[in-house]
Amino acid sequence: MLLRMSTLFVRTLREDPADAEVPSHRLLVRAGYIRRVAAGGYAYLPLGKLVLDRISALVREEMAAIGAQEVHFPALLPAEPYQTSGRWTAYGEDIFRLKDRRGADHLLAPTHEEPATLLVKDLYSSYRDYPVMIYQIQTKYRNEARPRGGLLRAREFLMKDSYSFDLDAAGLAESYAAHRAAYQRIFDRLGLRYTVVAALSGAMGGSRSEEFLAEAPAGEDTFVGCTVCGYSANTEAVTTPAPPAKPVTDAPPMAVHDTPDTPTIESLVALANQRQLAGKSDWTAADTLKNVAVEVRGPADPGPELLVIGVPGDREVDLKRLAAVLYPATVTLFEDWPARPELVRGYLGPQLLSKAGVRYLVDPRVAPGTAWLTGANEPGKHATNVVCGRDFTPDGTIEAATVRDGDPCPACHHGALEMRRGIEIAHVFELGRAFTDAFELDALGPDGNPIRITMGCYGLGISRLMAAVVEQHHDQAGLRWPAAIAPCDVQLVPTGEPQRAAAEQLAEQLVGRGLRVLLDDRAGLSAGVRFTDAELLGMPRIVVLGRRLADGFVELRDRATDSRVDIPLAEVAEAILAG
RNA sequence: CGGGGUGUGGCGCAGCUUGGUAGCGCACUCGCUUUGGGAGCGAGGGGCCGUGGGUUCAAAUCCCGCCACCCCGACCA
Repeated sequence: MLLRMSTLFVRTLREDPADAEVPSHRLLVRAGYIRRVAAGGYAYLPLGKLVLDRISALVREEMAAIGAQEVHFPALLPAEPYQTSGRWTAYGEDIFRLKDRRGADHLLAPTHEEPATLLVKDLYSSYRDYPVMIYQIQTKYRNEARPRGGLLRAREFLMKDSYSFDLDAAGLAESYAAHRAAYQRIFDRLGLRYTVVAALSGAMGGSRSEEFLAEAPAGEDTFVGCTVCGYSANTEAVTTPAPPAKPVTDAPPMAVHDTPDTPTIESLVALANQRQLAGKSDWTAADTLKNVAVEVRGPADPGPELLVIGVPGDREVDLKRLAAVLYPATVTLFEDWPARPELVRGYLGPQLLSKAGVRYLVDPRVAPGTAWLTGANEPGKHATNVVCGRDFTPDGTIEAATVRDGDPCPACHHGALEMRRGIEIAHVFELGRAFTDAFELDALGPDGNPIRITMGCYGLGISRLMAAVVEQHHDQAGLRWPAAIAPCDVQLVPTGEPQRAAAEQLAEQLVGRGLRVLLDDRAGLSAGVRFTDAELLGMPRIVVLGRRLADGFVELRDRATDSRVDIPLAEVAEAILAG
């Protein structure tokens, strides 16, 4: 393949576009790979389209390797299957809805579990047909409230989505593992630094899911990683190591103190130190037990349930984490204090809760035998030496406290956690039977009884991947494509008129060796312009035909390392093919 | 949806405070020179200043409405 700069449909920009902030967006526009057409909608110019196609080809290879078969669904679908699955409403505003000429509801599919399930139901009926994995690479639509970061979050984007259908849980686990491994091969081949974190399934339902996050400051997902071992996880999924349980008898008896005007942890700690409560003057927020009242509503429950969460006072209850843990129930802060006069706002203590029949869940740090400074359930009063297991008994533990830099690692126990940011490049789910139940997808079993099929779905963002690769592979001067998906293997740069004929010859020779070549055959440009453009465009190799050409030498540059060596003209092809 | 910001040739911007009929750099066209790090000189083409209304003899500039886009947050397989 030979591309010529003189005719290539591209325009490089000397300056950064004003509306681009993140590196991938800035550079892809500046180098002429993409152009914004609408908010969250991008046109791919030839170079961008080549990258997209190379990523797709690589993904297809790995999908074929695990036996997944490519299909293609319409993006425009009738609403009915999504009403059957419940997602027509569950997805809410994020779905693009439209009506056909008869007024029937349609949507632009955000993902294709419904038609995939129906297609399998349409074709297969015997247990002998299973398992099967199908996938497609297709444009997806999300009516994002706020598209951002160019390709990172668009309203129309390219995604590879696969669906597995198995007879039993063991089969599903195999399909899941096959996809997981295939994704790791794909991201390794792309040269991405990424991490796999356990995630909660959210609106997709199902039991198990993991996200693949490419580390990048521009990423929107926060996750935590251990500075020592390889542990990483979604913030929601972090587990807190519990301190060892202590005998409850070790602590002095509980004592109630007057603590007027101390409705906040901060004011309480200040007063406790000033009055040297329990003989101590080194009270910190971590010695206090904060009790937060929330209301939980299950999807089928008639009314909200009151729930109190106990966390050490130096932490907040992370409502996002709490909501994830309690999903599908929804949770809001308890506001209706007049309705529960026995609960004293600001002076809530678990001593009462255990007896009053209010469900009380605590952070794992609130272990049996730990003693706390907490509310005494009377205005202006707190209690010291309130011991877990003696003065109150929680109904269980819950992971709902904020996670912070420096928290202990739950995996290796001696490392510290730190917050990191990542781009979600893929998400794999063990869906189970959420969709096959909705559509009654059964196979007739060997004994003549129907078997309800179990399902997995595996999304991978192709266009987002392109941006993620740029986030990790660029420098001040421009793009640095990994060889696996670069639009071309090499860019040829003759520095002046006398070198152009040789560059043409070299281009032909390299193309003959199967290389993708971009030739800068533009007339009348200074060498500086050519260098700058070549670095911006980011082909893995740049060959400069310049002043040493007369001696039979050219300069071979490696864009990833910016290293330069002079080699004989005759050896260029070998050097590039050698990698 | 809340907060902030910006709309002026293809791109990046100035002009707006203090109204007088649009300018700079890059890009583009032509000519000559130049050719290893975004060349020089000369001559050109291209913009109803986001949009609708108002004020005024006169609006890019002042007033009111609307729209679009960007950033932060909320939301988000």
